[in-house]
Amino acid sequence: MLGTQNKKPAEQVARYADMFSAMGTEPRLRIMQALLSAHPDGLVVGEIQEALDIPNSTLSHHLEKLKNEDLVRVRRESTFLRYTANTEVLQELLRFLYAECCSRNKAVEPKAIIQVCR
Amino acid sequence: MLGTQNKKPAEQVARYADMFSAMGTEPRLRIMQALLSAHPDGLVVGEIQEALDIPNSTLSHHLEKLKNEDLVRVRRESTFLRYTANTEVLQELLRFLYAECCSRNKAVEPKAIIQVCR
DNA sequence: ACAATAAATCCATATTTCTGCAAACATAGA
DNA sequence: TCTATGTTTGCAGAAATATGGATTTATTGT
Repeated sequence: MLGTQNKKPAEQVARYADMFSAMGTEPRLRIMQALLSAHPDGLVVGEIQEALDIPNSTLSHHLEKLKNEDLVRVRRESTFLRYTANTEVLQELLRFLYAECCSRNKAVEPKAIIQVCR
Repeated sequence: MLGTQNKKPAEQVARYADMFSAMGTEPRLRIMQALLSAHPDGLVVGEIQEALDIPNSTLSHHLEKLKNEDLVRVRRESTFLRYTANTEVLQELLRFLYAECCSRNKAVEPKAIIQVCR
């Protein structure tokens, strides 16, 4: 428990909104997909660029945004920067959405989401 | 099967990105929360406005955006317009996120999301 | 037909976001 | 130290988004 969930619900909602916003763009959502596919190793910027085929500065801006929302982590590997998906935060976000849709209300059936419940 | 999942995966990702974007704002995420809390009845615009306390034109714009992304449904009720959360689409979105995080990769543990798996 | 209420549209403005070129910075190897 | 490579930063223009006051449209009751 360090930095997780020690905020007012009001601020929390704003934070989740920011996360959705960060994933609310095709290039960035694709970046997240790529990082998750390569999890837990993650990918070096060059590899992401190759996968998405966008100019490096544009990619860098997108990565910055994802980093700002804490959706990805970075570490340097000599000349390279290796990005990984921040699964803790993704888990938090998924949990929020699941709670809003399935727990708090009966709006969506849990089994419609999880096929493999065993 | 009518209008659901009959698109290329490339376009699908763009669509999910647009949905995330639509929920990527505090006022709109709150609107969705309110509608889900009132599900399946939904809420009349005036009720939403009362809950969020924002001018009607601003609210109307937000509702339009959510409607454009098919996240909400509207029906007229005499003088009122009643908005409801579109649970089919929310389910689709939740499924997508779950699949990316939990199914396709082992990135996030399913049990971390669903506490009540029985 | 008229008044009253609900909600959307029109319009204008301020702000943010997206994109990418050019330049800077970081690291490693010769 | 010079060079090469990987990545970010600075900047700047274009486009999209957010906001809200004023007006319009829609519906109902009288």
